[in-house]
Amino acid sequence: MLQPHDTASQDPILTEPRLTPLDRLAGSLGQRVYLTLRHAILSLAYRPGEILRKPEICAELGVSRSPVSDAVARLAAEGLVDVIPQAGTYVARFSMEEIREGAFLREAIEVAAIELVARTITDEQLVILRRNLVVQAALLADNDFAGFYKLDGEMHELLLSFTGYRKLAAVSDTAWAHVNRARQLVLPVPGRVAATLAEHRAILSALEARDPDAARSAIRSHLRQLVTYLEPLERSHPDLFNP
Amino acid sequence: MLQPHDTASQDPILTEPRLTPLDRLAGSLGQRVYLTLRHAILSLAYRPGEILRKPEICAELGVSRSPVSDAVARLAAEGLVDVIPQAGTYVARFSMEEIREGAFLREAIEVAAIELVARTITDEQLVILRRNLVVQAALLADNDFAGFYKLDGEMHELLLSFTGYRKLAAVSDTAWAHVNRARQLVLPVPGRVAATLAEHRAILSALEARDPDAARSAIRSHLRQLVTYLEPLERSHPDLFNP
DNA sequence: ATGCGCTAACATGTTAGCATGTTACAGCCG
DNA sequence: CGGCTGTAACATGCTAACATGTTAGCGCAT
Repeated sequence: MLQPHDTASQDPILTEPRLTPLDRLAGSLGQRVYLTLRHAILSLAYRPGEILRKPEICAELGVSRSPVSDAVARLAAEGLVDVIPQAGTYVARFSMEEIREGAFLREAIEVAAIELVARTITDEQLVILRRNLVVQAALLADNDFAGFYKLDGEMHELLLSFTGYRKLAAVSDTAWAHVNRARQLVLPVPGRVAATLAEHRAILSALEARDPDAARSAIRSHLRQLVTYLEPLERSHPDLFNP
Repeated sequence: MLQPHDTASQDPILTEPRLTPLDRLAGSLGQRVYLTLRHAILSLAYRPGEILRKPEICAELGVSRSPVSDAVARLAAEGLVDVIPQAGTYVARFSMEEIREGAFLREAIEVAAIELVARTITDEQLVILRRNLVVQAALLADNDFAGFYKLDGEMHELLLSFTGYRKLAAVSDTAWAHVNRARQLVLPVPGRVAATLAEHRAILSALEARDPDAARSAIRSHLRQLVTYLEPLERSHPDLFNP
């Protein structure tokens, strides 16, 4: 099956393979296409407002339109794309209303979760959290902001998993997706990142004290920080927002 | 296009048209099939654990498999059906864990919402709520439990809409779906329904007083009532629950 | 009689092609 | 020169047929 002159891979200048890593993922084709597209949208490789050409995606991934349509339908249910029947599919633009709603929903879930966790957390779970925070501090010392945000997300995921409920993290992530997508437009401010670490330490302290009220206050003030940093985006990047 | 002897509609004995009302709904075929199937599952017309035969559904609705597959994929994302690749699709059985998780999620959302609403509710919104409660009382007086539950759901929907966030109700409904599906197995206890109305009145009173703490307590105790009534179901209907 | 293996039916995942409606551009008229 | 209209390209929704893996039942050997 040698193809000495593959037509598609011969023009590295014109075609932009974008960010569509080959599918070495698990699950059905539809699932893999969904994960690939979702990552591309959340990482802003596909820009808000941009049109999604299904035939183009089909050719780029080497699959037919059904799994792509399936994936797009799921993304539409999450609000990450807008499908206009018989017209086109577009990457959802940002909307301050959706960002605020996602933040509200995540706060509601995490506040309820941490009130529960503060009463039930075990010593082993506290050890896991402390370990996570140590790594956070190390990454911050190295100015590795990408790594820090990754550990940040893992910490929230850990807190939600400690409730024993398995789907909480998925709902929270879906809500937070819009916020996180917009966050990438904000350059990391070192002082702010350090403050974030301090807020994480406050959350841990409240959990160590098994104090639900303190934990609620800590995580609430932590979550409300970010949205204020996103407000100016609507003015600085008006083309990426809904009219 | 007359068909004097339609083959499919001629055997009212053997075939069970189940609850698949003809699609006089809006939207694309996939959307309408989704709504039809969702209603059938939530109303227990399709019993938990039962197999869903896509070809059967296609024949019954007169559509092809794509819109049905689309609808089933969405139901799977909601956890209402379990798709086993290349094997079969089954209506999700009840699971106490999912019921408790759904109740937890709804409580988290509604508590956060009502704390906000208690501070921002307008007089017009209070009028709408009072009107809803008057109808609830009338339906209770007539022992119209189905109507009462409908108004109950509308009241919660109203409260969430008063936050100004548009998708809260949808998330809450998705979480609550499992609980509501199981609730239909519990016969309505007149005394319990009257107590529910009293709880609704307590919620309204807290909102009239614009007291967030009282509103939170009221809606919390209200939501926690139902789950306790569902606990015995796992013993009385073991065949409808996950192993 | 029972346990194992094979085979045939079946259900889903995927693919290619058709139908329908929208959008954009080019040409024409005022 | 500007606005309108008609046509052509295009994107999605849907349908029908193919490929792949599973399940269940039957038959055979032990």
